[in-house]
Amino acid sequence: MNNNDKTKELLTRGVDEIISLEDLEKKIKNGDKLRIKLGIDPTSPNIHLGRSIPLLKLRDFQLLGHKIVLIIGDFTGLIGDTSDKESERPMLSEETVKENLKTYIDQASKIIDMKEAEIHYNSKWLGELGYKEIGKQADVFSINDFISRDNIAKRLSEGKRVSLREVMYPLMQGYDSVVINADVEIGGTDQRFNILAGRDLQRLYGQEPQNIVMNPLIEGLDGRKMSSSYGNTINLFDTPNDMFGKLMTVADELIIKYFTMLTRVDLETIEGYKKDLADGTNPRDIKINLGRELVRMYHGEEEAESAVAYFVNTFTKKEIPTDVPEFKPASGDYNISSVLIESELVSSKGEVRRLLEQGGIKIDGEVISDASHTISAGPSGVILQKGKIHFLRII
RNA sequence: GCGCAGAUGGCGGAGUGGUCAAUCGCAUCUGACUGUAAAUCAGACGCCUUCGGGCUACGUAGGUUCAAAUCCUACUCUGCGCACCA
Repeated sequence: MNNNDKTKELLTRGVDEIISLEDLEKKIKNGDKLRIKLGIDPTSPNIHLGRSIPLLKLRDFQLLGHKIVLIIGDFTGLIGDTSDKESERPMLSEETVKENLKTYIDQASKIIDMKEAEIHYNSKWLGELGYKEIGKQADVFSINDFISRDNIAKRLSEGKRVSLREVMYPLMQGYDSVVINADVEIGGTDQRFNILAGRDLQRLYGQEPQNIVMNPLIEGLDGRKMSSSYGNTINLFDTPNDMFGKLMTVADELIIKYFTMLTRVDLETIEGYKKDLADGTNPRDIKINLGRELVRMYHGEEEAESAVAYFVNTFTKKEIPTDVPEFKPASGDYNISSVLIESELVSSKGEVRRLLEQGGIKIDGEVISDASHTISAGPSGVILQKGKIHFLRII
């Protein structure tokens, strides 16, 4: 690929909108080394595939020689951004944020080269601002702007609470851009308002406003936008089998979108897949490629192959997996209900009863429906199965 | 601060003295089917149970009643309105 093509892909792949495209193109063409900002709030311990989209874009920039500036929102995380939320987001405790922080860098470093990146914690500067300065910044914005945002307007009209603290969020995110002197900020379309605020603040402080590269949001497992609060995410640190399995349940219509935005498989190959799908290739086969590629990206080649094998064996061939965690009841009680509860496979006796009635419990492949059944684990143990995916070797 | 309305299960939201462990939707779990851990369909879905029932729950604390999610009182929280100078 020549430089022109690279730039073109940089500015279109997994990109929803760029403000301002013209200016950014000019700077790239000039060969400017740009400072590319991405803010991540440690609001959940996991980075999910939706959040990998901006990270991948960041890497695209990095590979072209630009400087990545990662802002860890240890301060903004406390306040809580509501721009992608339908309800008020609670303020997190410092402990939670710290907890989440630990794994963040690890996860992000799966995608970008951390050694080449700048990392900042915004508590460093946000914690020191006083009312005077905040007042000056706040004067740039109006409440009118804020409450005309869709989700805020919606909450207001529904009589839900909107706290004043939420209004502060865009100021903080915007000020980050000022402090690190960002040329470009990356973020999802849900971040539009916040990132635009950065431009206004940069002007206030006499800087040239940053350009904005917005990525589309991606659908999660249930077809709604991927978000931790919906519990429909695929996480970077999901186990290979989990990640692969989740990807296999993704709606067929999303295959190409996932390939385009979540991987860097070259666009020609993806075009090929698109054609295959149109020509009637079983979507499953393309999806297996998708799963393999994503597991490879985050867990490596070997894990990817074994995840494929696991899935085919367990779900297509309905075999019992070879690698099953072992469990030996410490109480010595091998009654079926007791084992299920002690192993935490099931959380209450009522649920055990239900599962037994509905045929959801199997031992070595045989449905067990008797609550008084005692498991007799031979020398090699027996396989206790709950539903389709939970296996335990009882020894 | 004053007035009005509200607070129900993981979420949304019915219920307004006994038949309410609480309609329904979402989420979840199981089964059937399937290329799939999807979709669809069916069932389940507080905890314990010797399957008779017992226990804990409808913002918090008291009270009335044979009996309260439902009535009363206080408190906490949320929304809406008022907060003028007479």
